Amino acid sequence: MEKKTFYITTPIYYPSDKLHIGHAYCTVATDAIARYKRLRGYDVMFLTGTDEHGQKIEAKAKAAGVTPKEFVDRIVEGEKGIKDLWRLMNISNDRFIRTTDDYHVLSIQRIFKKMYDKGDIYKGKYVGKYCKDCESFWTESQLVDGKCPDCGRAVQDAEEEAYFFRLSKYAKPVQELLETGTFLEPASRVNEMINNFIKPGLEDLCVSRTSFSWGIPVDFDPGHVVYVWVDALSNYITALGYLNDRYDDYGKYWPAVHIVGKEIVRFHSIIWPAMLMSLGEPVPKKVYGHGWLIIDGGKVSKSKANNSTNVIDPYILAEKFGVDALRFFLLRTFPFGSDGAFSNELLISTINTDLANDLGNLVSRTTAMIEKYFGGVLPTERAAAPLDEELKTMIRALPERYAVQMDAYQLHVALEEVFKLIQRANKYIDETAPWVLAKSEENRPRLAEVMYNLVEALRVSLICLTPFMPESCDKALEQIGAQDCRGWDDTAYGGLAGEIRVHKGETLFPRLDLDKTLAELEEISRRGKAPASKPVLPDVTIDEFAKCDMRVCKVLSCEAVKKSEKLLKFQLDDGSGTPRQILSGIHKFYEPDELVGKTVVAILNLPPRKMMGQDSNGMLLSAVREVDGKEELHLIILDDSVPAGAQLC
RNA sequence: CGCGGGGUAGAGCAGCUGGUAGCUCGUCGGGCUCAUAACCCGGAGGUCGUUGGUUCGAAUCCUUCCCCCGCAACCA
Repeated sequence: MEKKTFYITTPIYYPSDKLHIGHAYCTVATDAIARYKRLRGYDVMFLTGTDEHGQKIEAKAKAAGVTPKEFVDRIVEGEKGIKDLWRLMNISNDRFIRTTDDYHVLSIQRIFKKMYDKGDIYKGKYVGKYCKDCESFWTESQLVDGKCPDCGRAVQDAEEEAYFFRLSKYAKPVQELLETGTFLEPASRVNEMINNFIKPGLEDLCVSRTSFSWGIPVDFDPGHVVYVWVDALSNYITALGYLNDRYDDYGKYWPAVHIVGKEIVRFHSIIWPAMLMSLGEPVPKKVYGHGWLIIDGGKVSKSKANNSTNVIDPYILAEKFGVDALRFFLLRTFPFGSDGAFSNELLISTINTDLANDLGNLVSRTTAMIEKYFGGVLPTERAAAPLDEELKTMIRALPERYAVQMDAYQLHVALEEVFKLIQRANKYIDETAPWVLAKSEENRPRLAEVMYNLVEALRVSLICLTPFMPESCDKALEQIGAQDCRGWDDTAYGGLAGEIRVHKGETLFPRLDLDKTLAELEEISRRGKAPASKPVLPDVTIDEFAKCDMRVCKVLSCEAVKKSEKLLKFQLDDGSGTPRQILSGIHKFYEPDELVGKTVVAILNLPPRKMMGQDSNGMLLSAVREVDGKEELHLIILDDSVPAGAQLC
């Protein structure tokens, strides 16, 4: 009989930087689901990959002095790159697609053409406002006070050729799709999509660009490259061989379950189904938008900033705690659909409580007792007692309870179910007091039964945990003599039969000392953090530099702009006698009061620009750097003896 | 009045189709000794953000206000 198929994907990640723990979270979750489905007997296709085109990568490559392809190759394939990370994290993806792969490029061109031929992609005019200095088009609504939102200069009416996708045509079927229950989960995201995007009206989507070249060329119209929507979203079908010869299992696996972060739910639940409708293909089976890991809750205590900073590099975490412990922590601690507060303390305490104290210790005490009382081989003569029933009932119930949650993508609840049994088994040891039974020979059958029940509780639990911690569960199952009894069909109580050989092996999950471990993490991250200075930008001439009119200013007044979390409004004495108003987005770093009277530096001859409806005439200069992924900013403050108006050169 | 989520023991969270407030960690006390100073039992600790209402009865439904977090805008 044909196995049932299951197709699951992660987003394709944008390799403009190293990946962080959030990417690992999404991928690990998807991996656990994929492994679970395999355990259940499905023929699984698990896809992940990278989205490698676009302006940002083009620019980053240029800044680094390499070609875009060289740039992404290094991040994707290079040492400690994305593929390395997934290998380290034990990700079981069946395929890895890069949008620069030739078969994908070919498919995209065909998809684009197909939608064009159907009339769903049409060449239109991007009628808008053009800013010559920024070489950018803007829509009327993007303009700020009628001026270019980037540079504040005047814009002119202009039109540019571009291709558009008739997204508006599919507004209704997409809305119906969203409203029919389970397509988009968790359900709370449905309202968000409909209220924010469908109801205001879907506009046709611009799907080509001429302003940069790092993309897939529109083959029938040189100069245009396919923009991200078509290029990236289609990866889910091109990777199965849709309109290409590289693979041939589109019919077998499509449609997919897409696991995505909540920030890209919109693309996957609106634009992507519309594109598929246009192509005449089935829409995805499901889009699941998981939450984010929140680091430090945005509220870092200043006094402790230096020693409470969390290490979030997945490489460091995996090496320090072990891949399985990290995988487990991510999926056990945070409700999959909503945000969770990540911290190293929480990571360590989860490992200690669940893995070391409960699971690891249960394996340890069980195997130790069987070795001690029976020389490692469990006798087949056993005597059950009423006391066993509660535990046995829980063992029998676990697979079903676990499966219900796994099938609903409630990974953290599924794990909770498993740990209820593990905790019950620990209690069972107390209730039966094997060390008392061991004192008299006549109790041997009873003792053997107790041990058998423990082994079975462990075995069934470990099978359920295998998708989360593949390697550790293998080891543990081997220790309890169940290496050949670990399939889904073996999860019934009593599955382990015949002679049972047990041995106490290495400690699976060592207990961690909280303070010591945190200190070590700090040390590792500090050492690993070579001062990553940015490359020096290309030369400018002294004449070009001289165009920048930078002068010393005194802060006359400073206040927060209401309704803005970042903006401060300054009145400055620039030496001219007329106060100059400048807005600056530094409220995160300074309170208004502490800046009044200070001597600062500003560039004066930037074009005026509106921010939050207020004029800003220039920019305050600051020293900026990145620390642990967070921006640190120091306003340049001079000695107060420097007079206002002094010019920098 | 832009959209959405949330405010429940020291911390992190569940409960929210109304009926004595629960879980994990921490803390205090006890038990056990097979085990990774682990395990088991018990105690202390909350007027469930605020106001008013519906009800025999509300954390749970409606209402007022306050606060937090996302998105959006902005951070030249």
